[in-house]
Amino acid sequence: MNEQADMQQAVKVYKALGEPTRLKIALLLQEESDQCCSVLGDKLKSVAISTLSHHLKQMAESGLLTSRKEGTFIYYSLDREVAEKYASYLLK
Amino acid sequence: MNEQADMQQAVKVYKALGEPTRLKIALLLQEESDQCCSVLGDKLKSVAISTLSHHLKQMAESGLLTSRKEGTFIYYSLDREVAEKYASYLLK
DNA sequence: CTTTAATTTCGATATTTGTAGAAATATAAA
DNA sequence: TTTATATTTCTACAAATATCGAAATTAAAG
Repeated sequence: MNEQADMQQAVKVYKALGEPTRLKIALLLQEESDQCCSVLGDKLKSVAISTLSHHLKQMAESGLLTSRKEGTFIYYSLDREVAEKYASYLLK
Repeated sequence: MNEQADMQQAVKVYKALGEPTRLKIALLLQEESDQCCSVLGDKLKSVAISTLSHHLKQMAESGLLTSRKEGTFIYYSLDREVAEKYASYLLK
């Protein structure tokens, strides 16, 4: 990936983490991977499930999350590689 | 700092980095520390100086930047400690 | 096939954010 | 003191974002 594309993804990844609900999602998935929307919804009380779905989509589009479909369930995980890449982005 | 405050700062830091102009500022300061607003303005063509000032303020408030005043100049630097702290935030 | 459950998409709205120009502030230089 | 320079603050506005409920979609279960 070139630097330009790299930076655009960095913006998306950081934007994904720069909101309380999404950061909580990331931390929940960091503690335990492979969780589905409804279970995350139980842990993040007071967030509508449609809102949660919207956040998950955005996070997945940034590349920070991966997903795995099984029946009607979609299991999300943190992409460690992406997380590590942009974690060290400012530390070259 | 407790976990709650920690997470609130994390949101601010990530939000600071989740915008193209601000990420560029961070990268410029990572390459070369101690730069003032007007010099950054030269490097970030097509951004009004008042806009830049606004971004710098926001970044400083997140804790990601430190500043040093000398005459009418204010020199900004990246706070490596804060950068490192939140870089590793998702990698525990 | 009908019902149930998980998730996404749509539509609407309130809030936040990024932006710039003008005015204000502060400091240095002439 | 007057002028010039660097920066911030103020004001306003357009664009982006977060949110939710309702409707649509998808797939399993009865």
